[in-house]
Amino acid sequence: MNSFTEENYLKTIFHLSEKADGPVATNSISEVMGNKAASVTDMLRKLAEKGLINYVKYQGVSLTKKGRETAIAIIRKHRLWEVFLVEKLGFKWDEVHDIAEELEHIKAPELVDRLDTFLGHPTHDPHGDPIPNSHGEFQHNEWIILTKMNPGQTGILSGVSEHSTVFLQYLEQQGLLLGTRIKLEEIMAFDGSLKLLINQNQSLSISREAAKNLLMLHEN
Amino acid sequence: MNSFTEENYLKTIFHLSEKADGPVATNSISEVMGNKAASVTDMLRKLAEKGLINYVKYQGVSLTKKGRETAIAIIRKHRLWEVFLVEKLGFKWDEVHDIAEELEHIKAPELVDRLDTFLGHPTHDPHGDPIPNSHGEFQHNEWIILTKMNPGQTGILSGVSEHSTVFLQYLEQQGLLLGTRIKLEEIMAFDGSLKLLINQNQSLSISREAAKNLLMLHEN
DNA sequence: TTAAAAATTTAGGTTAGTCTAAATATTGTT
DNA sequence: AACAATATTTAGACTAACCTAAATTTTTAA
Ligand SMILES: [Mn+2]
Ligand SMILES: [Mn+2]
Ligand SMILES: [Mn+2]
Ligand SMILES: [Mn+2]
Repeated sequence: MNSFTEENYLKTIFHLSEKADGPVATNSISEVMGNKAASVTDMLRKLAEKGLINYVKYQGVSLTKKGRETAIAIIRKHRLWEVFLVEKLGFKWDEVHDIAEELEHIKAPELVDRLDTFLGHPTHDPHGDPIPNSHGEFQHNEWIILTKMNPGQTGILSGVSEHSTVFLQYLEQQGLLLGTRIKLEEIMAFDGSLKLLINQNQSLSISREAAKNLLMLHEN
Repeated sequence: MNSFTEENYLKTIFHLSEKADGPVATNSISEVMGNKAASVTDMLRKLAEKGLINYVKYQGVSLTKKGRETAIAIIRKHRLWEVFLVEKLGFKWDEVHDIAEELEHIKAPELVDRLDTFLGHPTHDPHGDPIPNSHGEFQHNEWIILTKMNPGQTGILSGVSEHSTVFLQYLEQQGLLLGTRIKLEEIMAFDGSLKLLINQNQSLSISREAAKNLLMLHEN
């Protein structure tokens, strides 16, 4: 059995592996986890010992099959609990991440699949992230970052890459919920800010900074 | 914030305080928790330091107001999660205790009350134990142990004082679910075993050992 | 191609929670 | 009241997960 701490390391390594390919650096783990690099090195040795990562000194790490499976199982739990908290308990989407950080470590093996059934086998969490099925398979999204769209194009807001409470609350305030139809009207030359048309009737201007975290699906 | 370990000590001290009155002995905590007495002593010093227990060396411990409140909050969570697991996820009553042992330590303050609302403010858990309300108040049961009833009397099975899977499965097999109407017909002189009439039509004999764990409410 | 900068690991320490063995206090029994 | 039995605490050690400071390796860039 893995400790909470080990599970958190695996999750972090998984997420970092998704972004850049090639091995994950000690320092990047250190930065995400808020631990010192020396502490990370200690843990990497332990995870390698347990067969969860491939680790070559000074060369960074990657997850083994077993490590990846473990990480995905945790992410599955995290996202299912987030759905539960929003759909069943009525939490807002900006309130659930930290609670799910705790719940994702509950070990009981039967629990996950029963929760999945209870929730009706959801495919995405409240932030638009895909929920892996019980075999660990992700349904991968064809997301385009809003800033990569061309003026004149329309898409559906389908995910966010920044999960902080302050950002999610900002989106809600602007009426930018998942499922919103957004037309990119213009990108301002001066500061890169974006002029949007929301649901065909409301216009809104947002910063490039905010737009970088909005993940869109083309309509079709 | 208290650690998982501290919370488990508080819960154990609470339960032991309920049984016998007067201070709780180091050895009894040691026995329940499966730790050595020396380890218990270390923890008692720490809990006293934090103002959660009254501790006089060699004289045993009792919970302070703060300690009792903390313990009750954990028990509330434990029992609410047990209800959730049985009512919503379809677990059997003998499967939920260990899972609730994990879930009871989830810290998120809003979660408990939302769960309580979602479940419809249940007053008892799947084993018949009362669930304290959000002010920490228990609705105390007027339970009588089955072995204390007189032959000829009838009551409703309303709780169990032994929560092990093997015992709960045995009860289920015998058709002894919570809510069952039981008439005590006769106590055998030879071995103290009890002859019962269940739901007015089915007769059943159970050992004194088993009967000691069955908590009854008189009909009225 | 080499020296400086950056990344990573090693060495040595700390704290929480556990242990065993030994010391001490309390309780029970003649 | 005194001694034996029992309960409890103290002393000293261990592991997991962290830390700082120093050493080492890799990378960058003159
Ligand atoms: Mn999350
Ligand atoms: Mn999410
Ligand atoms: Mn229980
Ligand atoms: Mn229970």
